[in-house]
Amino acid sequence: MTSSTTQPYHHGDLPSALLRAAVELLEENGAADLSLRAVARRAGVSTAAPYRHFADREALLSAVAAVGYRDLASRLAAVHPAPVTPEDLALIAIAYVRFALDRPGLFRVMFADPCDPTSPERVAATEAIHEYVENIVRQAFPASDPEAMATAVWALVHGLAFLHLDGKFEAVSDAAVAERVRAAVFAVLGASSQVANTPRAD
Amino acid sequence: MTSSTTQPYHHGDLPSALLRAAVELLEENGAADLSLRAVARRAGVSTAAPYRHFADREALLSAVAAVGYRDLASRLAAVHPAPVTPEDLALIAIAYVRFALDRPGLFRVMFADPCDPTSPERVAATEAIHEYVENIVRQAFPASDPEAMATAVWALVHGLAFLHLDGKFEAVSDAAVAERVRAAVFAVLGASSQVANTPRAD
DNA sequence: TGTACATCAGTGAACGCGCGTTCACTGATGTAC
DNA sequence: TGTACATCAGTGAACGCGCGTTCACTGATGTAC
Repeated sequence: MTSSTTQPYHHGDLPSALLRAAVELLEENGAADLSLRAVARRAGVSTAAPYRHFADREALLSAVAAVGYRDLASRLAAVHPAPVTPEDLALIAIAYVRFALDRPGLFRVMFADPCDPTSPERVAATEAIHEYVENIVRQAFPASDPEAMATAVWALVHGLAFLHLDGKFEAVSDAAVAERVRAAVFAVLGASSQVANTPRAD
Repeated sequence: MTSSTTQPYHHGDLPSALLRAAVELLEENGAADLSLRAVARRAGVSTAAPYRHFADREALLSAVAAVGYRDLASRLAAVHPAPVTPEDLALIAIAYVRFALDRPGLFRVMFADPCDPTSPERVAATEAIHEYVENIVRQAFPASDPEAMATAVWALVHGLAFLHLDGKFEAVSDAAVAERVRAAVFAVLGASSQVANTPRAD
């Protein structure tokens, strides 16, 4: 979007340009096999340039994953600020699965890559997700063990995302996916929620 | 196990030897990046030999995945022939997660590989798992929508497997993993089961 | 029972490829005086 | 305001590697007669 068509020698903001290029490539491929050379090519820069800003391929990938975690978090937060009912939870679950299906390569880098899950960036992001889920669970299921419930809810949603991603279900239309996710959430959480929210009903 | 130490020109059963070699390599690496050449090397055979039995790399990988599906199924079936209670389900869930953690490379080939999820072998195996879960669900939660409940249960367990596999939880000891899985299963299924099994209580 | 021959299951060398990473380099930038 | 110079952010060529796959080949097997 610069006025000159020729690139200046100094890029200006190569690190973020590389991240953008990486995310784009992941979205096009769908797979998680991202090469540093392809990213550099996409960013219109020489093969060696990324090494000015990232120690190695894994460092770039970790940074890409971090971008993904942030995107996912903001996408979930945008769905509902303070989810309580099973319907609220279902909408968030659908958004999570949608994210995985819309950006499969990125999602795989975030979760399915064997690359260094101990990186501080990743650990922090993971804990953020867990806390986010735990907060929701505390609101929605006050009677439950929040730790166990949060684990279960995250696992449920994460499993739905991966099973869809790997084509383990027939439906492909967005609506069908959403409906399946909603039904699954209600199947296991509908009852729990009623138990928790109406303890003295009946 | 033959009496002669020198290999005969004809291997005898190269296809299954290749599969065995592939599974071994996956178990050692933990990652899903399996090369045909490494498999051939491991099987003590020339680089080109596998092409006598498998069309290409993907065909070998699909066969490996099929082996994994069979192993997983038999391992689950061994836990409990007719699971009904949440405790039964928890034991099966633990076995599923255990399988993923014990054989991460194989598990990733089975589920996280972008390689051809439409292969008949894979589709059949997937449907077998789904039916297996659905049958369990029908026994354990007679009052539920079996389709939705089966999806939810599989997703829950699958999500637990992947989150553990990718190091998203702190605990590493077998006992801690088992306890977490059990707690998660009870958190969401304990209530449902009671609701389903004691419809006219109270 | 013996032999000719088609078929099968391997070998080993080679192809072209894309990769991660390093290296000496060069153009651009900004700061001290 | 002008200049010398250190530092930064790129270039482009090269390294060595392992990969999937193909090819002409050869040794072993089994069948027809």
